[in-house]
Amino acid sequence: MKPKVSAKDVARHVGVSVATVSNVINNVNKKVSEETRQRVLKAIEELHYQPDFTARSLAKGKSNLLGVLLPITQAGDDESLLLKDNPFYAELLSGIEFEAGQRGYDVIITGIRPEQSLKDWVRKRNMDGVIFLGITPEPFLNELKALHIPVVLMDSHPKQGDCHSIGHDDFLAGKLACQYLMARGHQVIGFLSGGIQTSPVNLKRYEGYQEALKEAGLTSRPNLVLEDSVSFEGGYRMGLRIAQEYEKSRKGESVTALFCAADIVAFGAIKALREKRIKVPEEISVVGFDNLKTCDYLIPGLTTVDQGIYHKGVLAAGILVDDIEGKLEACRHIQLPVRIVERDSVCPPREK
Amino acid sequence: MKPKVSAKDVARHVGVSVATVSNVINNVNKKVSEETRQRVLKAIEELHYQPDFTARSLAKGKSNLLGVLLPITQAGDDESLLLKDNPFYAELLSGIEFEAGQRGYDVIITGIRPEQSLKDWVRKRNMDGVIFLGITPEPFLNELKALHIPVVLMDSHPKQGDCHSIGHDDFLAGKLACQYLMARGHQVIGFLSGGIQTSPVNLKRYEGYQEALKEAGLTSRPNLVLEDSVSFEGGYRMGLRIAQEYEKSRKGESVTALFCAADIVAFGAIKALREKRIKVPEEISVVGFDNLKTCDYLIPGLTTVDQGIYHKGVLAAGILVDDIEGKLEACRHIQLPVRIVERDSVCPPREK
DNA sequence: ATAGTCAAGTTAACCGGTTAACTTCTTTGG
DNA sequence: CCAAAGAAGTTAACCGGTTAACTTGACTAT
Repeated sequence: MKPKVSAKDVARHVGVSVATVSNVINNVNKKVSEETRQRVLKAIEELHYQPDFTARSLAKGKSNLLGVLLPITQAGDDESLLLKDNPFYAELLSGIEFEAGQRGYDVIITGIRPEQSLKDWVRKRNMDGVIFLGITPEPFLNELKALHIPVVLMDSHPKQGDCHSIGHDDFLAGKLACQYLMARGHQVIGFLSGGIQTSPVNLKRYEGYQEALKEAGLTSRPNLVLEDSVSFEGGYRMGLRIAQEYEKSRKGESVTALFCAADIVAFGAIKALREKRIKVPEEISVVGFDNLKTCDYLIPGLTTVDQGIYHKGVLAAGILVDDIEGKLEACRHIQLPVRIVERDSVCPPREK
Repeated sequence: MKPKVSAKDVARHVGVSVATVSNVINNVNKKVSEETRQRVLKAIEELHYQPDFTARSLAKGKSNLLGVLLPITQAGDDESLLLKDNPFYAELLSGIEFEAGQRGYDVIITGIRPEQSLKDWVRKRNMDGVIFLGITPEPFLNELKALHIPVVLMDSHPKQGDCHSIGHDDFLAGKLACQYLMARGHQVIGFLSGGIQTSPVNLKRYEGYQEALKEAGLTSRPNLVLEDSVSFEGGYRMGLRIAQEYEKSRKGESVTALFCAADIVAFGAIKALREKRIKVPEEISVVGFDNLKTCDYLIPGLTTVDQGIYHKGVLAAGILVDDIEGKLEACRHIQLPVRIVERDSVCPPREK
């Protein structure tokens, strides 16, 4: 077992006190002469000294640790990360990890599990800040606020007073997607999402969709506005219901397009439609939301609303670190731009 | 700012020393009377005391931190986690996180970046153990071995002397997949993978594939054995090459099936084939490897070799923690069973 | 009655850094 | 020429726990 080299060893080697070594490391300029600095740096190099973050963390009250809180799915007793089901979180997490690394922070992850106290989780390791992915249940959020550490909310409650938030103008995005479909001749458009009332993000997209229809003098049909879980399975179930509606509707009245508030929902819906022998996009066009890498895999490729997920993760970590390091005065509420990415899941409607 | 309650506060509140509080927390039975124990526990409850892991970590030399080392992709200067491109890693990570959490450990992630010293990364936080995902470059591995902490290798060099490893019998798995295709009448079968020589896992699958052919009295065709990156794009490129081969071959001689050593490669390949108007599975059947959730999304659903990714992650974390806690005498080398999951990407060959 | 055990704590050193306060020596200003 | 200021370090307390060694009193065995 190689003995770990500590600041004490470096100090002894150079013939100075540990305080001086510490000062060199932390760039306290006014405390150490250039010559001594060089000698210490040389010794650090030679001995392969690496400061211990645990000790530093204890002394400074700063851990250089970013907590990433991931939503979970319950499958029986096991509560596993949604990360495994929705590539969305993987892309986001990758962006966060990248930026955190660049700025000298490490990323520690956990699922948001009902039985677990997030406050305790964060506190026991003195985390410097946390990022919430996905919908953040109020109780968890409040628990964290009591800690008074920087928090970034992603696609959650926009404009939580004392947290940063990153998202998009979901109203506009929903409107955009709907208008995109209408511009191609669609008039009967369904809306598929997770809970509309439980997720502000979905609500906004829904309202945007409604607004677009209204401006075009159209109205949405209640039985084409569906809610289920934000998952492949949820999308599949909603797709089956849309297929039923499609089958029983008369010519010229049937649904010809779907706007899904998440790509993964669109994947499931498309699967269901195809199984019911409804052609996508010839019979029903589909627009998703997220622009996951996976959109390319499908046939047809999924036309969707891009939200630059990876970049969003980078941004989130950046803001969090900025705040931690005191570079931010006020809370930031960022609305990222979105854009439609055209693939092959949309075409003009044809007569039934 | 709420003042953090420490063991000292608890001690004062109960009227004992901090040592006693510590003994209660750590269940040092022989040191504290049942009555005192109860009083301390009560105080802990009342004051909402939460031991500080940073301090504990420093004192014990044990951090309860598991490092997960993720492979990266280089795109220009940015080296982002492969996690964002291949759902495989997300499933694995989810499994790891779950089991780690159950056993009282936290998970900290990083990419394996050439310029970064993994040894330093692990050492500076006193991590208790690490899990390597994907191919592990030797230099990185050796660097870590010098630390003498438990290491689990996933799908990497099988049987690295002093590390645990988890994988499958890839030879058998490759053979199985190939036999599955042959049992359905295929005789000309391609093999698509990442580097065969650079990845022992791919090599084994390749050898299994060869063996199966040989046993059936068939031989593989060199121009149907392709290598590229393990990615959607790599699969796409290989798919295009297969399409070319298909077009120029004569009836009865053309490739009728592909065995892809990773699902994500299969996704890309199918996309390419479809774009070239080659029907899957009618003209070319495809078998993948991994059984990602995403296999369900595609149309046709991908028939593949299941390796229970999530469970593999759970197992990895379990072994790592077992070792950390001294419950393991020797290195474990686990070969998980695999099985074919049938979906819709395979059918008997038809005359061209 | 007396040494030896044991239960139940306490004390204090320690983990590896950070940092406020102090020292010592040199320089500068009036 | 002497006080004040500044440069370059050092000392020691501290962060919040853990743990080996020690204490104290009660109980047991001889």
